[in-house]
This record gives sequence, C-alpha cells and structure tokens, in this order.
Amino acid sequence: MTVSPPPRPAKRPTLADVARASGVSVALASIVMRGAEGASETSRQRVKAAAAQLGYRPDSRARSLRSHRSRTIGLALALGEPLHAELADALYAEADARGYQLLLGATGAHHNGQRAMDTLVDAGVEAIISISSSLSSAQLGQITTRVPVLSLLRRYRNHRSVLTDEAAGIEQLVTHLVDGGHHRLLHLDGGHAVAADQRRVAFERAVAQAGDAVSGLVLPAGADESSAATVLGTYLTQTAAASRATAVLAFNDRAALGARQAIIDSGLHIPGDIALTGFDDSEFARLAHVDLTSVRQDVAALAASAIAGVLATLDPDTKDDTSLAIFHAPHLVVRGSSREKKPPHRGIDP
Amino acid sequence: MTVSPPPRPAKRPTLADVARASGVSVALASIVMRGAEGASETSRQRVKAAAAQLGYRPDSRARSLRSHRSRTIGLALALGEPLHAELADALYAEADARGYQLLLGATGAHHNGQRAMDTLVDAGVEAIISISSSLSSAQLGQITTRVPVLSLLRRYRNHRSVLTDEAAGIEQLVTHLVDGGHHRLLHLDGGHAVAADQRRVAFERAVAQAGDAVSGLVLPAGADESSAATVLGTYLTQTAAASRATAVLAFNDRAALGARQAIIDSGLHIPGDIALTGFDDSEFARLAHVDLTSVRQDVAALAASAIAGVLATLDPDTKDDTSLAIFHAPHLVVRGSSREKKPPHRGIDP
DNA sequence: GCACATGTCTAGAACGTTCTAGGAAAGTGT
DNA sequence: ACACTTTCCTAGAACGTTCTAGACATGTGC
Repeated sequence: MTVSPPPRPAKRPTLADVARASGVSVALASIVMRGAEGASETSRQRVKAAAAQLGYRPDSRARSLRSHRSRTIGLALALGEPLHAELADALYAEADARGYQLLLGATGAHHNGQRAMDTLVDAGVEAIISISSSLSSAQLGQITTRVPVLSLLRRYRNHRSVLTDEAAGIEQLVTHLVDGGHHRLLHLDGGHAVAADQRRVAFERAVAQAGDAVSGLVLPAGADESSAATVLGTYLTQTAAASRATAVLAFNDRAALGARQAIIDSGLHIPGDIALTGFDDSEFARLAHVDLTSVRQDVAALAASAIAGVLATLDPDTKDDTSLAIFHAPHLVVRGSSREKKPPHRGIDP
Repeated sequence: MTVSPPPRPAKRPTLADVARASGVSVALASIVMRGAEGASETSRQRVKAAAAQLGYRPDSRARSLRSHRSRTIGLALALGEPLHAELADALYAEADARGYQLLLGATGAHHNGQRAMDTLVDAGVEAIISISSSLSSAQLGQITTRVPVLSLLRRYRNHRSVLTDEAAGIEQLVTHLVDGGHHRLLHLDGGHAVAADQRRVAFERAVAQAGDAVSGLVLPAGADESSAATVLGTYLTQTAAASRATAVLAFNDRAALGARQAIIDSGLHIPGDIALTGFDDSEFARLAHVDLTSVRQDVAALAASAIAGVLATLDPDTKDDTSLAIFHAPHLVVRGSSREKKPPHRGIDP
C-alpha cells in the first residue's frame, strides 16, 4: 500500500480573492463577511457563495490588527485541574454563544503565568480570563495596562473577580452535618491553596454559630490526596474513639479521596463511623464507589459571569457595571459519604 | 480603605515609537528587534535601550501577517487529561528552548476539535501539534492544507505522528505479571479511546505468546473511572473465586482507579487477592495509597520529537526527515499494586 | 423641477510589522 | 583617481483586513 505524503499547505484565499470571484470590491466583501449593514441582499448572497466556494476564512491577524477587535478571549488556566477543565468547557460554550473564540494559555512547572499571559496578549486577544491565577497583584496590574483581565476563582482587590461564595458552601456542609447528628467536626485545611483560608475561617465561624454542643477542630493538611491521607491517618490512630470527630470536612475532593483512604485503612466505615465531605464535586466524587458528599461550584454561572464581565469591560455600550467582585452561591450535593445512619440502604443521586 | 479601579489599558508602544525615541528609521529598529544583521553595534544598543525604556513588545499579529512567521505553535489537547497536561508541560519547555511560543486550543464537550484547530490557525500559528486528536483523517487533511499538523499519541497514516509503542508497554506488563505467578489475566478495554485497540490486540498477542498455562480475558469498559468500576464490579460478583482472574490490566490509570475501587468494595485486597496495573503513570498512580504499577510513557522524548518534527517541516533547511511515524518505547514502573505476594513488606519506588 | 434623504457601492488610507531595493559613506586594491 | 566592495542605513511597498469619505443612483416631499 502506498502512503501519500502530507500535502503542502497551500496559499490561503484572501478577501481580495472572494471579491474578485464575486465581482465586487474588497470593501463590500468585507462588509458582507462581517455581517455589517450596507450591502444589498443580492450581493450578500453572491459574496457568501463565493466565500464558501473558495473556502475563505477571514484572517484574524489582519482583522484584529486593523480593527482592534479579534473577537477572541484569552483563557489562562492550570492544566490537569479537573475544575479548570469543567470551567473551560462552560466558558467555551458561553463565548461561542456570543460569537467569541477562546485561546488558551497554560501555567505549569515549565511556564509561568506571566509568559502564558504575554503569549495571549501577543496573539491579539481582546481580554483575558485567568482561573486561579498564580500571579501577584502587581503582575496582574502590569498586564492590565495591555488588556483587561478578569480573575476567576481568585479574588484580587483591584481587579474584576468572579468567585464562588466559599463561606456559603462550608456553612451548608456544617449545617448538613450538624443536622445529621454530628457534634464533633474536623476540617482538613488546604494549606497554601487559593481558597484555603476562606474555607477554614468559614468553618470556624459556622461551628461557632452552631452552638455550644458542636465543636470543631482544624488540622493543617494540603490540597491533594497524600497530605490529607497522612494527616488524617495520624489523627485517627492517636485519638481515642470516644473523643474522635464523627465527621471530616476535607478541603476539596482530592483531599477527601486521601482522607477516605486513611479512614478505610483505619478499619472504620463511611459514613457509619465517620462521615466525609469534599469540595468541588469533581467527576470522581460522583463515582458510585466513592459517592462523596461535596459542594458543587456553579460552573455554568461562573462561566457566564466571567464572559459577561469581560465583554462588559470591552463594550462601552453596556451599562457601566462597576461591580468588581461577583459571588456565586455553590450548592450542597449530598451523597452516601455523609448520609445519616438511620436509613440503611443507599440513596440515589438527585 | 479605598479601592482603586482597574486601570484602563493604555496604547501599546509601536516600532515607530521606538524608532523615533532612538533617532533611527523604523526599518532599522525592526532589524535590531528581530536580531537580524545589518545594524551597527552602537545603534543596536540605542534601539534596545529605547525599546526597554518604552516597554515595547513586538506585535505578533503584524509581525506574522507580514512575515508569515509567528514563532508560535498551536497545541490542541483535551483538558482534564493528566497525560495531556504532562505532555503540554514538556512541550512548553521544549518550544521555549527553541524560541517558540505555544498557544493552546481545547477539545471538549462544547467545542470540537475542528473549531479548536480553526481558532489556532486564525491566530496565526505556524504549525499544530494535536494530542490524541479526535478528528477524522479527512478533517486533518483539510487542516493540513492550511498549516502543517503533527499528531501526537494517535497515528494517522498520511500524517506525521509521534507515538508511544503501546504494544511494548503491554508486553512488559504481561511479562511482569506472568513472572509474578499470575496465570489468569483480565484486560479492561478502553472502548473508543484512541489507543484502546492497539492495547487490546497487544494484550491478546502477549497472552498467546506466554504459553498455554496463561489465559487472558478482555472485558469492554472505557477510558474513565466509572465504566471500569462498574464492569469490574459486575465481573467480580459474578465470577467464582476459583476461576477469577488474579491480575487486572486496566486500559489506563483512570480506569485503574475505578477498578481499584471495585476491587476494594468487593472485599478483596491488592495485590494479595488481585494484582492491578494501569497505563500512563499519572501523578495519582504514584500516591502512596494508590501505589499503582503502571507504564510510563516517555513524556520528555515524545515532546522533544513532536517539536523537532514540527520544526523540521517548517524549516526547509533541515535535512528532509521524511519519517512519518516515530515511536518511543515506554517503560514499566513496578509498584505495590502488582508486587509478588512473597515479600510481605512494601518495596520502594525506583 | 429642486433639495434632500436613503441605499448601495468603492477607492484608498490605515493598522504595525517585515521585506525589497537601493542610497550614502567608508574602505580597498590598482 | 578610479572602480569596486562592504557596512550601515532608509524609503516605501506589502501582508489582509477594516474604516473613512465620498460617489452614484434612486426615491420622496414639496
């Protein structure tokens, strides 16, 4: 069997080609292609037909060079974070609906956030949405002189931010657990992770508000499986069963997975001996075998707000929405890992 | 405390500004900025100083519009895939070392691969690397008429591909398990995932080559946690202990995680009752509590080959490397989930 | 019939860069 | 002094698009 070599990239058709093919001026072809008004229906059809026939695609470099409008938004995120992936998906949908394209830049071990942003700016994005940015406020300010930036999931005092109301999520968890008869709660802290401080503080406040009968303990851990497993494992072996916490609130789902392992390894049962909750409602929290109670961030709403917020700064027409921070309430997703002991059979996810 | 409003993006300095500030022509400033020859050392210094002072950054849209060189490579990948994240990281490092930038496009539920590619092409990338592309050969051919495309992890007959030798990995796994005394092997198939067919076929061949004493069973599952958990769970409850497989080869690490859950929930122990292996050696495979034997794809080598391959098609200077497919050998990483039963204590990772 | 608005179209400048072609100045060999 | 090369520099076109300004019909009110 013969294998044909990869074809050589051919010259891409230009607006001039389309204009020539349809017998109109370049300017008119331009009007038609960007759907502006000022062209008759008949020429509109002819130009579009010619464009389709030639396989014409407008060159966004030239377009944005001239018009300062690329209809492209940059998205800076961390690869490998499930929540970021979910958000990106929702952002794509939202941007799409408004006729915008998304261009991604990743932050990671071999490429810091600054570089990612620069690449996006160079590529001509009109604005940038940065998820859980790792940049300092000063760095972000630097970039803002080039292009508007909106921070998603992380709050910056001087920049537009779209956020989840972490405290509300924690409160819902605590209420749910206390209602379920738990009086000794344990929070595995997220360490240096972005929302860790807020969740810890919210936990402490929620416990205080739950009354004297309820006590709360915070153990410093981290945002991933291993530290949570280690910390909780140590706690469980060193604490007498009588004074042990009956419910564990892990910083997020990944930490909860580690905690789950530690609990099982200690010979304890979930939720019979200890209830367990996570945060983020990742894909694996929903697995039948993990069945983890978690807090679902409102991904669709966050994405919609982010896109809307960015477009508002771009479009001077829109009412001047000066809101710097927009919070979205998350909602509790109760699953088997925290159900009350009374009903013996497993429930069904809503 | 007063909060300053986000600063308005200012006009970005242009090459003309730099030229004016340093008292030379735009053309000369251009020569200096791109490091071309034909400028004296003194003017080189003056221009560079002025550029630095103004905070000038070349506009890559204009640059690539004129020169057809953006020094940018597009990368199409699936978000949320740990291996893709690892590869992206390595690709960033590699591209960086050669003075290229990376621009990402994601494929996902709300945005197909075609759109992602189009966005990248519109943005002016010189070439595209597509990881585990979901595109048909015809679609890829279509894009290749615009810009060279290299497929990473998935093979296309008519296009440059950089691949892992899947069969070699599976063979290593089977050999390792058979050496460990396992005679009944079970492979959880990856369903429609990209490399699923190759891994299944390689499994069947390796089992056949292992002799009559060794038998292999293939169960259709999928590339993620849930299907693997369900399929294996059903198998374990329906199969008598005596005839049960003693080792499970999951399609990849994610599937292995699901399989692991099913095994534990069935009251069985790893590796005592059943050995378990994954594929990809993701971050979580290395976690102390998961401790999963896996096959590590040579991420660094794959990334280096991909970048080199792409640049070779771009640069006519390079020797005409007509190799359409480059394979890299993966290597086995043995961990606790498949260790022989004899030594009771846990080993240490190499 | 005039003035004016409206609808459709086009020429040519502009965006910020690179490239081509060539000019000016200085050195080199005879 | 001449022809020639080399080094450094610059004007102006070009890339593919959008934008501005205006041309040319055609209609509309009076």
